[in-house]
This record gives sequence, structure tokens and C-alpha cells, in this order.
Amino acid sequence: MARVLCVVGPTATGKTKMGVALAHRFNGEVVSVDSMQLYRGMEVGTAAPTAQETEGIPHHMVGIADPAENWSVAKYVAEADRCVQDILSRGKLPVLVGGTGLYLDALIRGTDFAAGEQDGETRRRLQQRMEAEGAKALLAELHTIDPRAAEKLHLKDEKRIIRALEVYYETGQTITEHDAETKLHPPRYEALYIGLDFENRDDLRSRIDRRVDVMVEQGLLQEVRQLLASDADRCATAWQAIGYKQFLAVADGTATVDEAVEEVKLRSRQYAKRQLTWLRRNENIFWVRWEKEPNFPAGFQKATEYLLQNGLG
RNA sequence: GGGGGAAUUCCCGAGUGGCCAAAGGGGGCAGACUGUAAAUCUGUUGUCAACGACUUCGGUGGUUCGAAUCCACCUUCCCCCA
Repeated sequence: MARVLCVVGPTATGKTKMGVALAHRFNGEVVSVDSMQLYRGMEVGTAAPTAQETEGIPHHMVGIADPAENWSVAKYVAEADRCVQDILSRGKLPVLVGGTGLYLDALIRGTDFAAGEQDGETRRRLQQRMEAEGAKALLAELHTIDPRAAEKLHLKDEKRIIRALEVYYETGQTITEHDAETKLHPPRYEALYIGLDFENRDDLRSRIDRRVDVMVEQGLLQEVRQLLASDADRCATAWQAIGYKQFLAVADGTATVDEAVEEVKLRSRQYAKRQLTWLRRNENIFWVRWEKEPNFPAGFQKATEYLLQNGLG
């Protein structure tokens, strides 16, 4: 099985830098695993790697989509896997760098997603029914066709209730059956994981705060205005990115810059926390934890040692 | 100087005699997560030897079987008149 290297961790821990360094060391190319860096024109707010930061290492899956397009995990995995295959075929090491846990896991596992589209007919119908009939009715309906899925879902979790029903109505197979089936096939790649985090949560927090300040200095508001002028309507996935939706309020004149900045910082650290929750269940991660400030030379060395010991190189 | 109002658990904020360790929201913490995932959803949040006990509602002292809720004084803050 082909081997890939993953650099994971919550936001603002230095994944980009580590990814580039490791790609240099192990003859690799970077594949970004980030649901928002995907979109063009969002470099500042998503802290997408700059030309300078990439140091000549090819980066894939960054700024490749129009913000008006709504990508999904499934679409991401299909595209990204093409990149991974291509890198492997050229005898190089894919270095998967990013913070979108679901995307990474799906890419490595080769998850096969059941049919269904965000803008699809079935989904739209179910959303309408959700409004008209309420979650209780739809959950009850799900219970009759897929009791196991229904029991796992909370009444408030309308998105997942809709999705479970959608899978059934689109494919005739329940989502429970579908998930069980996809779990049967072996992962597509053998992954080595380097995890980046701070020893102390407060240090992560101040790092995030500083990064947000820098984003604002670098023109987050301008990016928001450009996005506003693009074809992406306000329901587009791209607008869900932290930073953009808060600065949209500034552009609209309903919030001050200071208010938006505080909100972005808050949402970013909540996001970081969720990323950690996701990552924690992966026992295969080799963690490099920064004390106060990232010490890259030391961290890079630790990571390298670990990777060499585990058969890379 | 005179008059009026307010002080509640990390924050905001309900609560005007027992049903109050105290609504609700925020934040924190923990968790979930298979086509929007930077999204969405859940649980928890005074302390402890914990189906019970103990300590809380600016401070002190009182009234009462019983107080965050009533009274007195004190402290701080806000508003109005001077």
C-alpha cells in the first residue's frame, strides 16, 4: 500500500511550514486538506500558503475552485486523490497538510460517499418537508426505514436527518448499510501522521489572536469586498469560512472592525477546539507540542526522527 | 450637599419569603460527526468522601420555623437636582 505523510493539527499551529519542511526533506509535494483554501481569492482569510511560504514545493488543492461553486467532501476527495495518485506516480511523497479532519480521513480511507447533492432535488424536497412537517415527523419516518440511524440522531440534528433520508431515497439503501459497506474496504493509503499543537491552550489562543490581527492588516476586508463582488451568493459554502462571514457584517455596515475581529478570534479558537476533538480519536498521530512558541528546528527534528524510525526516507 | 436606582454563580442577566445551587443567553470544558465540516449537532459548567452533605447571590448585623428575596447600617457604582 502506498504511503502518505499527513501534517495535522488545529489552526495556527504551523502546519504549512512543517509541511513544506518535511516535503523538502522527504522529496514530497503538498496536498492541502482544507475545505476553504480550496476557493480562489480567499488567501488572506484562510491563511493559504503564499508563494514565499511554499519555497518552491508544489502545493495542490489550494485556490483551485471558484467561490461560487459549492464543493463537498466527496468532490474534494475525488480531486485530491487524483493529485495524490499523480504525485505517487512520479515517485514522490504526498504530504497531506491541513485541518479539515473529515476530508483527510475520507481521502485516506477512500470513503465512498453515497449519492446526493447539496443543490439536488431530493435534498431540496426534504428541506421543504423539514420546514413544513418538522423534524419529529422526518425522524419518525427515518425510524421506520433505518432505525439504527434514527436512534443515533438527535431531533435537533436536522441536517443529518435529512441526509440519512436523502441517501435512502436516492439509492434505495439506508445510510447505515452504506456506511457499513464502506467501512469494509481497506484504507486507500498507509498514513503517517505528524500532529502539531501547543502544550498549553492559552498559547494556542494568543497565536490565533495574532494571526487574526495579521489577516486584518493584510486586507481581509478587501478580500471580503472582492468576494462580495463575485458570483458567490451569500449562501455559498465559501461564505461559511470564519473571518469572511464576520467581515461581511463590516462591509454591510452592521458591525465595526473591532467587533468583527473579536468575533473572528472567538470563532477561530472554538474551531481549533473542534479540530482537536476530531484529531484526538486518531491514535496514530505523533504529536509535536509547542511550548509557548513554536520551535521549528526542534519540532522538525522530532518529526523527522519519528518518520525515519517508521520507515520513511 | 439633597433625591432616586443598582450590586446575583466566569460574563451578561432572570429571580421580590420556602418549589433556588438559583431561569435564559454567552463563554469555558468534553463529545459527536460518512456530500454545506472554518459547517452542524449534543452533554456539562459552586465544592465534596457526591441518589447526600457543605459553601454561595457586595459587606456586617437583624426579622423569620425559613432570606438572593424583608429591615438597619456600611461599601462601591449609576442617574437626577444643587
